[in-house]
Amino acid sequence: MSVAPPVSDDAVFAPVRSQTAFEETVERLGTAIKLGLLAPGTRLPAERELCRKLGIARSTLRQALLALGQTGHLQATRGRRGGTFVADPQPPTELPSEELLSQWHEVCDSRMALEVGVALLAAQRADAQALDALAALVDVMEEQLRHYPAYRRADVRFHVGLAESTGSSRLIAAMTATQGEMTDLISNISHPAAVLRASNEQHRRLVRAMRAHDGPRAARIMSEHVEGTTHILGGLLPSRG
Amino acid sequence: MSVAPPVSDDAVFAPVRSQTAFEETVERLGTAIKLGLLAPGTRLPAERELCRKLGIARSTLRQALLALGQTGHLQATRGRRGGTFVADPQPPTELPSEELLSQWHEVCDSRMALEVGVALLAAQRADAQALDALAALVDVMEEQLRHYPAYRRADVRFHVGLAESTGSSRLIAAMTATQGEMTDLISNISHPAAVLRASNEQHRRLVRAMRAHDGPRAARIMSEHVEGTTHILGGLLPSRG
DNA sequence: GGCTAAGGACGGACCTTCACACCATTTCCT
DNA sequence: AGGAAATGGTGTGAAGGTCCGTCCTTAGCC
Repeated sequence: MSVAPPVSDDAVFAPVRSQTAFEETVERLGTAIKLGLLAPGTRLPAERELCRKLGIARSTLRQALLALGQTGHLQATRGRRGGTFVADPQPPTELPSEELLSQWHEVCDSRMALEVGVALLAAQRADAQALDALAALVDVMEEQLRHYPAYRRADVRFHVGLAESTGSSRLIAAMTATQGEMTDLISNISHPAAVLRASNEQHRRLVRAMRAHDGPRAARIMSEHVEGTTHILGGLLPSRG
Repeated sequence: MSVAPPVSDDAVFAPVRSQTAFEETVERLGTAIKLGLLAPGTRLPAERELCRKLGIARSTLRQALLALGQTGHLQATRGRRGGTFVADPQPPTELPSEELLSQWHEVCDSRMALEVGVALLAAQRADAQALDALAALVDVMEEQLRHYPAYRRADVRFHVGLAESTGSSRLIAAMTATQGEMTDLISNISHPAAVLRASNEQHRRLVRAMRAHDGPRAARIMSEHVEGTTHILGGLLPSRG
């Protein structure tokens, strides 16, 4: 009748990690900047407005802005036409943390789950305009095979664009966070043009499947796409087995 | 060359939601209890041990335990063989919050993404033992078509079991949280045996696909399975369009 | 009776967050 | 020239959450 609970209680009783508003704000803005969602030179909303949007006190927001300023990601100017701007150029990317490195396999698994599901939903829902924008990004990547930073920016926008075309803000947020983790993991390894070309070919096939509203095919292409990245990482990072 | 940022900044500048350790603990334990992962009568670890596992202070943990005690989900006894136990019987399920109801569409989208990806990974990785356990749960559900609470407990264990067979603790945690939200949404609507039978038939087909290690087929079956639930919800909850 | 393991209760230290007021700088407008 | 306006920069105190340590109470076991 009833079933014994083989669920590892480790899942239920795992440590609770409560992030402070300060930490969460640094991570949000920092990720958006590192992903290029906030391009260098972009002006952030005024502090008094931004803290209202984020739902935090101005002093808390300023702690976050100060931290991002000290790491060289933001730069502030005073006065009537002043403001807080995304630094140009950005500071060099730091190496991934030990903690993230040790979790790279889980990061790739989470990404697999998210991207495949998003591809499926996006194939069902994307309209012509969204598809054209995605196709344009594929073309941009095609032109930037030998300029990884530019390629990667378009790549991020492609994947976040997929999430946007699902219309779910949760999925957009999850995709942004995942891409941020991936960027931390892969930004300091080599990216031969041949690898990027093969990867972008999958982007192109994905858009074709989406134009046909063929969700299962889109999901399959995406799973192969993510698997490719995972294998590359598996070959270059310290493996766990 | 560069691409204009059509990304809705609403995603970047959305409100920061900082959960306190107390709130997160109540949600973790409460969800595990409501899902049946912690069965009625189960004894929790002693407070001094549990707060160490959860990485929080004992006083914070006690706040959470007190809250769950006042809602009737937990019951504590003192003395040598005392402890904190999952209440038996459990209090009646409360109605879903307005906030959750307004987000039901996003919840289903997130679930779709998660479950499809998990099904794909699980099909690649599940060993014979895990598959047998999943098949046994399908049989349990088959027997409980007319006893929804028991059916639902097995259902939850089935889906969490899928996540467990991926070996990713992140996916397990995400699945647990998602199933918790789904339970809140669906526990107060009717569940005809015919609907449950059709749903469980998909479970069975899913296990078959997994035995063949056919990830794409498993993903497809799961997407149809989740879509079924979504459509049922769409018919019974206030629609948004 | 004493030991032990458990929940229950209290108080102070520390940190985060908040709200509010005010200062300093720059630009625009009259 | 001078003031208004918009911006970042600074400080203060209150409030609340969290942690840590200590002690009390209860109940079962030897």
